[in-house]
Amino acid sequence: MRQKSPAQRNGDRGGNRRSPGRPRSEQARVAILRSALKLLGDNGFSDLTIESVAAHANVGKATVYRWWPNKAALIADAFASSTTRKLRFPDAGSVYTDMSQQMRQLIKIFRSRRGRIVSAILAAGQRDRDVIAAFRERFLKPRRQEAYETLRRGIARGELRSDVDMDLLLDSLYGPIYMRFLIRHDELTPEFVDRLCQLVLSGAREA
Amino acid sequence: MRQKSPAQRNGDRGGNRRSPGRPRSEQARVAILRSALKLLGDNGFSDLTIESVAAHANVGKATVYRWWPNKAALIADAFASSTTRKLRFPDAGSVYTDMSQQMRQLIKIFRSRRGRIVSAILAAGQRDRDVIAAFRERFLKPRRQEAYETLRRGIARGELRSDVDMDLLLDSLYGPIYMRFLIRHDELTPEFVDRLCQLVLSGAREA
Amino acid sequence: MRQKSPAQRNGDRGGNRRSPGRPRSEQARVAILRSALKLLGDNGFSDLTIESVAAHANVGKATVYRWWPNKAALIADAFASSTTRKLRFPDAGSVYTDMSQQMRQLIKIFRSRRGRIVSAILAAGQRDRDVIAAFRERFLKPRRQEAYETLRRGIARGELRSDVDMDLLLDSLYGPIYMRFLIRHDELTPEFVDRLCQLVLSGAREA
Amino acid sequence: MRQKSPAQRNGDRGGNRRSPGRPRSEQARVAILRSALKLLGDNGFSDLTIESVAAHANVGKATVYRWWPNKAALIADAFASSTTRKLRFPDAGSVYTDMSQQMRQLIKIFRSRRGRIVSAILAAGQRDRDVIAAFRERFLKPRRQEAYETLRRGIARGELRSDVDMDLLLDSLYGPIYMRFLIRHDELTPEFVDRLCQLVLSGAREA
DNA sequence: CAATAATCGAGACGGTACGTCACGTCTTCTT
DNA sequence: AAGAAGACGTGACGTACCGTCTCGATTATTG
Repeated sequence: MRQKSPAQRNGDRGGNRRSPGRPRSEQARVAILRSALKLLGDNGFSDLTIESVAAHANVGKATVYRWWPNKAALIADAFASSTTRKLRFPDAGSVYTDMSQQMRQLIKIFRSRRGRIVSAILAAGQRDRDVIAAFRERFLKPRRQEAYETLRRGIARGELRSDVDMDLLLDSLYGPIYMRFLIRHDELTPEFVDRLCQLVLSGAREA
Repeated sequence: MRQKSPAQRNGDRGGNRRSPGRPRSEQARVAILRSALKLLGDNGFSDLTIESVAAHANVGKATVYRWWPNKAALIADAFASSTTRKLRFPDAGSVYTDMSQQMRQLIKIFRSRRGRIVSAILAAGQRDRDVIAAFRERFLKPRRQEAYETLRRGIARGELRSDVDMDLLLDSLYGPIYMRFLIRHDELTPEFVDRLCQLVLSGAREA
Repeated sequence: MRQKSPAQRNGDRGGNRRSPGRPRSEQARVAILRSALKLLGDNGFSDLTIESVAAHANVGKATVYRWWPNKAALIADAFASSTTRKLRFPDAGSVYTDMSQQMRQLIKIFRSRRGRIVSAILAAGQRDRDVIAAFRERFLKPRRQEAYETLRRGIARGELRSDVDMDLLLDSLYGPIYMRFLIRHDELTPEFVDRLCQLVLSGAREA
Repeated sequence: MRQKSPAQRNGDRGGNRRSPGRPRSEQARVAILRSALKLLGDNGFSDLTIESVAAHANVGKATVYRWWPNKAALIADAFASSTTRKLRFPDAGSVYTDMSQQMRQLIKIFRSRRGRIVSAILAAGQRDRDVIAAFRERFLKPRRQEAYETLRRGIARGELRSDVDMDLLLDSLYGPIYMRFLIRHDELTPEFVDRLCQLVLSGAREA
């Protein structure tokens, strides 16, 4: 978790006793996260100042600092709280269709305005390990759990070798997408996704 | 070129006549680039301020600004000027050995102190297209040219399909490395490289 | 009074009927005033924040604000509640001995830790007329009443002119002390007090 | 001196060699001091924020902090740089007329808008010894030097005892003025000044 | 004895000014 | 002309208090 939890702050005496004092304003919390995302999408990382977030959210600067130790933590939390629902894996009968379908949705997001947010997160993550960790835990892992299921179905159907290294396979599928997304040396098209799936999955087929 | 050339600055009167006045100090130029690289490697992007570079290089701030329009340009130039050796592709008789050999050298660099510089470049590149372009032109493309050769030899030897999409293949090989390098969700080991090569190359073999 | 009285707050329904609700905590009141004085004496005016007073007194900030409208009022009240003993005027037979005796006690206080409080009050009073008024009413005037008596005895004894301007005389005696106390251009010694008394009182003698 | 001198900052290599770098902007210096005085006179000490001074002077906040360590030093310097010329001592033939003349000018200043500045200085001086020291050195002492002359003329003329303690005498004359100015328990009128002079000087007359 | 009411401690809230830092520009003298 | 030095206006940083507010808990009077 990026935010300092009330439990952390109060020592967490075990019982469910509410800590004394005015409770945290949920309204402020949401407004801050929304503003952070909006400004990140609008103007990129460099225009995202804590001051602008606070102003945009009609919130005191101190309220931001009370709950997030730095800009990176705020961004990570904002991103995590907005994790997209559109990245579900279908179950259409073959590993190829299931994976390529989801990967097409992913590049759609990467190429949209949300993509700016993702690249800002990954950039910030190179300086701050907490940010990249938040990205992994909140974004990457949940989807990977679903991907495992898709692959397992493929193994059961005999489409993939039963001893396939699932993490290696998934990195081989998604790595090229992330690479093109970040280095921008080539296009991220649906056709690229299809041929990528063919290439990698054919290498993981039953002998 | 990232640096403003003297010709640009002086209007380039055509002849090879040196412009009048004190010539640019090569010593200062080198000191600045070195300092930029050092600070990048030491403390990452956030500690690389123009002020610190100038101080570390015993140079006036204005001298930095005279030759590089912004921090991104400086970083890109500094990185470009530090062309990495050791990333040659061998010619050992098979695509698999040639590629895995080179990829092992790459992850060695990524895991060293130089890796900090690379990740800082890629992070800075998300905000500044000139930086990422410099990375592509100075680092990625030269190596890819050599990689094409390696792959062509493999095609000639019948190890790879003759109609293989070389860019797709290379992204499939390097993408997973970049992904693990930047997201750090799994290790970058020689074994990983080997299995990655096996998986991807087996998908590109002659039918 | 500096404090908002309960009567004010409750509309004062006439009878001596106690208003309902939890009565004001005398313990909190005292703790707040004590803390204010302590912090004033320790570190002067600038370290006296309402926040620090509340923390030091183990009291909610709102409890301070409930009873004192601002910092100046609190300081004034705290000072007033600390009625200084030891400043009695003796009756030893001559104006000179009576006055110099008391003035020696005064400079003793000015040179002690209590002096910091007095100078903080006088400093605060330059910004807030209520503070300086409190100083006058609670500290200056009561003593001046006693001083009048001392002077009247002197007149009766023929030591002073019968038409002497007592306020002028007292200001001439105490003014130099306050001046040296605040501007610190010279020492506040018992000898200074003695010579001051001699000088001023000799000017007020019967012709 | 309140300002950090260039000599201090550069180590003062002895020669009159100008230190390198852009020289300090005299225009900024003057604008800052003027603004400080203006704001002090307008709204008193509490409305004098460094931020408002900088804004009013069209100057960066950092420029203020570069040359003055804190608000008190700034005020002291501003006050010192504006020391009034109107407090000359006349030479009219008697100590009484010379002194009362000058003291009348003093209370005129104390009762004017400049008085706010003086009381703000004295208040600030209670917290910061540098401020009160600046007041002494820049304001009090120069006038006292002139006052000594006036008194010496009086001694020469036989109006004052030849062994009179001049500092004691001057404190007895000015102390009551400062006291009434700061505590405001009584009026500062020309008549008060006259009677004060009569009282004190008569105590210092030749026996 | 319950209901009502005001106070208490705690602590979060929207603000404002703090003093620092780096930005990119400028003005000086020196090379 | 370029260099080092360093001051300039600008603006965000993260902190400290301001004075206000909402909590649950406590302690009185009133019905």
